[in-house]
Amino acid sequence: MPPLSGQPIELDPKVTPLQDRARATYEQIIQATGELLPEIGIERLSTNMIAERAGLTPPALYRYFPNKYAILSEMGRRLITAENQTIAEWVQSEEFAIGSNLQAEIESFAALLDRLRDVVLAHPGGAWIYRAMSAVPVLQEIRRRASKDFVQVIVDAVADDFPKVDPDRVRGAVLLTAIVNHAVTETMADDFPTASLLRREAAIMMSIYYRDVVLSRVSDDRVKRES
Amino acid sequence: MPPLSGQPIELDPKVTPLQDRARATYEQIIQATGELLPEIGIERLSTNMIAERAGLTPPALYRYFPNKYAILSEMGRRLITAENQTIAEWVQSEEFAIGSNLQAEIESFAALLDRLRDVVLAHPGGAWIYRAMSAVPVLQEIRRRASKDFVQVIVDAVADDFPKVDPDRVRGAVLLTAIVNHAVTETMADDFPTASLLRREAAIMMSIYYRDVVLSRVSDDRVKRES
DNA sequence: TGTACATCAGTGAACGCGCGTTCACTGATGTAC
DNA sequence: TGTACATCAGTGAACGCGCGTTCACTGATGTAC
Repeated sequence: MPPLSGQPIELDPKVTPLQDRARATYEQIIQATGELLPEIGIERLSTNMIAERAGLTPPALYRYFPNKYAILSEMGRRLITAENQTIAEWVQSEEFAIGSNLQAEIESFAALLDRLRDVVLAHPGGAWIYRAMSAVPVLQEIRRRASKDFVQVIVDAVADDFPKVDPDRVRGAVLLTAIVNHAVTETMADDFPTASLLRREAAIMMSIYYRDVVLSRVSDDRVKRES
Repeated sequence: MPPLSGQPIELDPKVTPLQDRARATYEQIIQATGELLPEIGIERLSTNMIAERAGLTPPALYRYFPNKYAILSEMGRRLITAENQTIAEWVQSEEFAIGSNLQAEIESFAALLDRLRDVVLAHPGGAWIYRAMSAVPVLQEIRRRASKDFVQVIVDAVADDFPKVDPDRVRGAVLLTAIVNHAVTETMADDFPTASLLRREAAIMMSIYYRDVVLSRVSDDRVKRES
């Protein structure tokens, strides 16, 4: 048992695998964890189970990871990195041209959502990694730190493109769209029947919203009303 | 141990408390679970711990609940019911008057978000109940079932008010706003610094989006473009 | 190309611990007369 | 209002089990000459 209400839980891998066989083992552990998450949840997940599913004995797992949180950390870091990269590429691309053709913008947002869903599905465990991270206090920290820095990068990028927009609105807008993107992607990743409907509406919502933000329409309204 | 990869997990309470003392105990169990969730997560949560925190011995807990999932079920049902009622009241009230004054609409959405956040905070465990439910496969079912019926009710209500809007759009819009409302409420419930910023932007986003839906603006655009 | 050796990778067996759960019980509350 | 009894509520003690984790080990891989 790790310290119960006790001290810090190590979240980093122990040994980095050097040989091919070891690298394969490392990935099998992650793969096995990804398979077990949707089946039983983080909650019943145990290192013994993971080892068994991965075709290993428990001590082999302990060679690389100090505990199951470290495995989930690694999976979380990979997924977050991949998602952030997808979003960063999208923002930098010509696709992100707010203020041009509304239909094109909607398509662009829809494409982003598709790519994000693909990224999630490409990782063992998919959306369950996020669920695990958000339900375990120790792991929440990881996500919070990663997303904080990234939000700032996007805020700066958008503020750069639209210097006249109130910085608070930019910040709020980026935070909000991060949340919406994430929630919609998660739903799309395991609710296939409604995925395309949702994708379309979400793309519309974000497009017309961003149009409002960059044109400062609502802000103007408020200023007018308040003066 | 409950059946491991084995058979059904009972989710209903066992005995309903009859005397005052028993009702108090029942609530203490829920209160204790609510306190422990943010501290250690579902994951490390155990019936022994809950009993201890509630000032009981484990067998007392087993008198009312067959396992910890049943406790979380009960907490989840309560929270979902309260949230749905809040939303239902809001939809039925005069506040939900799409198409009138945009500023008033924004205020209305913001007020809804505030009320939802208050509902979450008023329940022991708050947003952690949702996190627990979404991370444990057995509990996901509860939420899915409850939200499915409720979404249908709202879809019907909106479709009634705006009979000319494409039913698919209405359905998509309601699903999407349910997701957004939920995600934003959850963030507001434990990220106080950005809560007001987020609330405002989310209210703006949903207002201008609903305006688009009921006026079928984007749909019209598409029809025009395609013809 | 072949052998000797060093390092890396994984195993078998074992441990102590907290968890879930049950049972026969004691004590508290309510009710009938 | 008081006592006797039935039912409800909670306890103490105990159990078997899987979990997390460690250790000394065997086997696999790579490297030097």
